[in-house]
Amino acid sequence: MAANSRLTIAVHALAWLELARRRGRGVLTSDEVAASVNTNPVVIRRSLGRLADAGLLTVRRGTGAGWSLARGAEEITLLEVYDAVDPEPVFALHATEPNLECPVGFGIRPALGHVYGAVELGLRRELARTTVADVLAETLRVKQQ
Amino acid sequence: MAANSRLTIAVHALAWLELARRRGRGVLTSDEVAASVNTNPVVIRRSLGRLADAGLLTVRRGTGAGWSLARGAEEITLLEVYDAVDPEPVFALHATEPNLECPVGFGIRPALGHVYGAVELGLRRELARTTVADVLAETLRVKQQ
DNA sequence: TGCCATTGCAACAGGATCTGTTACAGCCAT
DNA sequence: ATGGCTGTAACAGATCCTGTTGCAATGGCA
Repeated sequence: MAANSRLTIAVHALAWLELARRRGRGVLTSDEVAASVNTNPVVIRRSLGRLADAGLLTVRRGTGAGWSLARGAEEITLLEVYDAVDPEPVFALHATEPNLECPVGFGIRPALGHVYGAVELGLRRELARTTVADVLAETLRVKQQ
Repeated sequence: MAANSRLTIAVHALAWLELARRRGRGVLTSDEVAASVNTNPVVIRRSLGRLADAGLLTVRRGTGAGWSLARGAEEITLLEVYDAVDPEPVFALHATEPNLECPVGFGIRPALGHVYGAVELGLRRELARTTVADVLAETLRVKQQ
């Protein structure tokens, strides 16, 4: 399966919001974020809406509205972003229930669930080690090269 | 996106082949494997064909043909199975190229690629720690409860 | 040599998901 | 009240996953 790009879009938007904040613009509209990500504003609203639900962003409606970071970028880990936008498991179990008459069919799902749980835990631990500020720093470092 | 179940199908088939081998049947047909996984034999051939390409299985054609393990189950890690059947990245970058005029749009892809690479590395390390024999042992342990 | 069980593979269908888009309702600073 | 903006439903095109059918190719065996 081709993976989705939701985490990428969300982190991109957060990094852009942080850079704009440092430049004195604490609030950006969906159109402004979409211009950097190069996609439709509705895609941005879909993504940032989940981040706002999770408390990572605050959103203001009406004239002069837009999105702003609810916390410092160095306090937002990619794990929080992941949980906010992409609560899908990495590996799926069987599409249809296996044959429970077979000892393997009977016991394999909890056994694999165990392994997949450990994998997912490692993935979460890795995502928790990086913040939006880290990503922005690395992003700007690339720019200078 | 919903993840695919290719790794699950492949590990299930390998565990079943190992159990059959211990019971004195070193070769199973696609139909026999499909009966345990509860799917179509063609799905099994698609999956096991990749495992044979990777050298994990040997396949015999013609009358009395079928699949057999090319190595002991304790020598086959889930990482090898993963590499054989599911060479997809976990996270995708942008579907369309971001705006390169924006400093974030310009530098974010290598920055995120860095993070995603580390995540993928952790995932591989975790998968390498478990063998098909481990999964079978856990599977049979569940059976006894 | 001919038969037959079995794999290899192409092709297709149904369902799901992802991304992008349009349209419109709801909100709110001025 | 107006205008600018978000929230969200609905839809389309593309892609992928799973399951299925059909048929060619292989090779053991009589």
